[in-house]
Amino acid sequence: MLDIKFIRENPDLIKLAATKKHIPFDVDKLVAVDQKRLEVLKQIEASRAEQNKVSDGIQQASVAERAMMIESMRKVKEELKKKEDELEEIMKTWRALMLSVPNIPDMSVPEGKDDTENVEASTWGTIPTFSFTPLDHIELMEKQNFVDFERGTKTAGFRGYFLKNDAAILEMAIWQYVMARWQAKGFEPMLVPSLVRREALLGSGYLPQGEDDLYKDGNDYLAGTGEVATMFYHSDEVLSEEELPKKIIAWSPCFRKEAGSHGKDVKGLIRVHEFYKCEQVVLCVASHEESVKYHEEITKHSEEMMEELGIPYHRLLICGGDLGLGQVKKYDIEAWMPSQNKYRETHSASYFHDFQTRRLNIRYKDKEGKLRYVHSLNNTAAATPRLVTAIIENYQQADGTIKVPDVLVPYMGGKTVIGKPFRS
RNA sequence: GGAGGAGUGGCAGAGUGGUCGAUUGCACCUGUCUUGAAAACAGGAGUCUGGGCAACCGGACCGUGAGUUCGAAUCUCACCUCCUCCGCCA
Repeated sequence: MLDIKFIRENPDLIKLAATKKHIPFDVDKLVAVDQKRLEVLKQIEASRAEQNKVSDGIQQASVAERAMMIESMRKVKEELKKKEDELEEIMKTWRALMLSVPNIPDMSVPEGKDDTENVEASTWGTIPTFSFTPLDHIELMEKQNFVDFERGTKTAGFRGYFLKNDAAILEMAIWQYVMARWQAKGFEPMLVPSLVRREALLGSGYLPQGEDDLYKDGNDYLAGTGEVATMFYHSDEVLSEEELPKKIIAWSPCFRKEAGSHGKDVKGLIRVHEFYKCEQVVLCVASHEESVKYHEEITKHSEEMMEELGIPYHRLLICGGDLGLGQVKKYDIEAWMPSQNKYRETHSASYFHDFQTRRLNIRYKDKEGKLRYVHSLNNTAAATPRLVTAIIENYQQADGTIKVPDVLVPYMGGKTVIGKPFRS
């Protein structure tokens, strides 16, 4: 959500933003509705002022005067009621429009209609060459009894899975490693709810758009990311400037219906309905420079993790058409997947300025004592089982076993290799 | 799930139909006093929003939303949350 004053004063910027993001939005309509809203509001407030004035005098009035005053107020009240109903109608439209105003993308965001036009910003690592034909994670993990898709779908339906044996242990090792790593960087570790109210999803901007991708029961929803609960944590609060920036590393199960993705990644662990994720969330003071600084920082944290894990990756600068409604700028990190001979997304780092915190009402008192909305950012730290598949594919060896990345060995009880050899 | 009780400003805590946006205490800010600080005394201070260059003026806000009334923090209803007791449960 943006400031209505800002929208009134800069309708052209909103138009440019909508165009760049390829999001249809009628600013002129919003401005017109807003004008009508203020007009009716003024009439209502004038009536209320009169009502307040007469009500204040009614006690001292004589009996005869009082009857007259009450009678005249009755009329004012009727008028008021009509106007209030009118305003309520206007507000419905106004609120719906306000929730759909796109945030302004940064200058550095490239033009582009969709994900095919994202720009590769950097690459890291050497794409592995194998002296044997590498297997994809599905075949390899099934051979090693690391995964059971058959019983997975029997139990959980399409895209269901069981992770087993050392793959299960590997996943838990990742969590230990990630939480400790980010805690050492000053992030506050949290395990956050996945089960959230509708308001939480509205706050972080996943609703009202995106309803189709969420599992829900009445007002209870399963969040697709820990960001939702983590952002809602401070909703309706006034923070002090000293406690900013606030850095949180939040782990949670994530649920996505993957509506519209039925044809994509129908097999394997790349795209599943239920997975786990550690998310970095940062709240900082209301300054573009600070937002940019922490955006680069949380991106770097994840890239360095990928380097520690030894997984080749590249960083994409996301183009306008692939940006979400509230995002100002976004980087995706994609890990090399040998079996697909291409990179697949493992991280998504974006900043929002005060788009989310306006909805969530998260403010702080600045040095002048003025209340301001904080800025928010987030990035994946690690998401499994997708990250597990990247490790397993990149670290597979000729005999069919999988080498454990050095940094994870301490969390694997010292094990350096997992799986049994099935080839020589 | 059942039975009771409660939600007021940063915190504590008055207020049960009419200058209550809200007594008071603590905390906070500014003066006076002091070499400085503390204490004491005096004063100030909420948020959102519309208008105005401004001083200032109007509206809204006592968990949330409806309602009763000329008038609601105060009465009614629904919902949310918390507390106590019982039941169930990893």
